[in-house]
Amino acid sequence: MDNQERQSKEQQILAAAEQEFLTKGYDGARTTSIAQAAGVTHAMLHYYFRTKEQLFERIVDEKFETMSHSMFAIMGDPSLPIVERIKGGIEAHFDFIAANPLLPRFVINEIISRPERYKLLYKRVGSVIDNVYCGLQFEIDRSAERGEIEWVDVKMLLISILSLNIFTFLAYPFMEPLMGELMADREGFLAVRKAENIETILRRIKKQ
Amino acid sequence: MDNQERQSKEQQILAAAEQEFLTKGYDGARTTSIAQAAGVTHAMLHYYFRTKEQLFERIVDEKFETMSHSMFAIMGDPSLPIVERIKGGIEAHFDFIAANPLLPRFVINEIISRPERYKLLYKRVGSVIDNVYCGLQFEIDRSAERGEIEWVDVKMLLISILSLNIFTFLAYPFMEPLMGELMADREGFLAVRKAENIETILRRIKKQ
DNA sequence: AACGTATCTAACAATTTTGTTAGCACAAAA
DNA sequence: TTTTGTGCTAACAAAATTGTTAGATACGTT
Repeated sequence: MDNQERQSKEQQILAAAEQEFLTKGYDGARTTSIAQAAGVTHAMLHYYFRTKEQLFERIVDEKFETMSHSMFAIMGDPSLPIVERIKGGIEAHFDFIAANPLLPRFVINEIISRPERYKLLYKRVGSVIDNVYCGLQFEIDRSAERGEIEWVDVKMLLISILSLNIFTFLAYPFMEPLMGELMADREGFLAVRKAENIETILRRIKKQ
Repeated sequence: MDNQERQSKEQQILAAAEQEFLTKGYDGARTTSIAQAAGVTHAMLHYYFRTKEQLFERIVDEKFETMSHSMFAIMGDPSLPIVERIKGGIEAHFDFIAANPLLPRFVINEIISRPERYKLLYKRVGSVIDNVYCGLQFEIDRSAERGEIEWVDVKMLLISILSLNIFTFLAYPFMEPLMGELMADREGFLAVRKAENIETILRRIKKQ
């Protein structure tokens, strides 16, 4: 077996593991299911990754990295005027989560059920958030001084943006039946929701 | 053993099961842990509740009921003017979740991992949400006609309120280290956050 | 061709976890 | 006093799940 196929076999296990862990969580995931989905014997899974725990670490690592990308997206383009920048940041973050809809629940559950892993997340995401925070707060302070926008604490604003964007995907399974024709097509609903989130945040910083 | 103690024993198991299921989820929960926490042998747990599944159903049932209360709280006081009413609804809902901080994650995970149970939730929560929606939309339509507020789709407004209020508690474990002194005391942070959520929503419906 | 190494399989082992059962103790009813 | 039923325990049973191991197979290198 050549190197490409070897790669592909290990990759197949990783892909199956990602799916299993993201949808069922660590406790609900079964190594036998992962092996079966990957089309290998479960001994192979242990051959490559030794334990369920180690395989899980690989997925957690990858997902925490993805999470830091999502936080980076929220920063927006620093060359734009502040309102446009925030609008672009919300949009980019929303699209990022839309492309990784299982990520929020996974990260939240993983952190809550294993607080000791928080440091790992912090190393990945902490500096990104600090950058976003400092950069944005500086611009907002100046823009508010000039009377262009209402001053806000960026930490609070970021929590609001994360709330609005992420919750849409966390609660999607509920809302679908409750919202009726509004959610007939996913694409349409997400577009409306994204616009609503932008509107809500921009009104929050609008000078009155 | 008299009836009170019998009650209390069954109640102890239920209380321990609630804690275990809420914090660890169905897959992570262990019947032996529940029995131990309740101070009974694990055979007793099976004696009273037969299976883990049946015990879990009891907890799910109770939590779905609690969830419908939380949705009811968001309706606010219909006798108040619309802005005051919405403000009161946000506040009541926030306080309700603050008193049941583990509820959102539990319900979200439970629904996502077992979509077949959605019907159960819908029977409990559906009519409450319909009531809240119809009542609020009617008042908002009239108030917007009179030019007092900006017209909004109440479904979108409700999603925003739920997002802002619930995410605060879902993501609390992350934010705590990231937000620094802002979150030194939980009570203080929650008060600030509640005010911020109210401000964000009220600005969304403010006439410009 | 012979050797060494990485890949892979089938079978087994250990542990955990859920669930059962036979029977004891005790209290209330007959 | 016997009977009956409920609460309860200890021990056992069954199944699922993770992990190991001995050896087979393939494959490149010398």
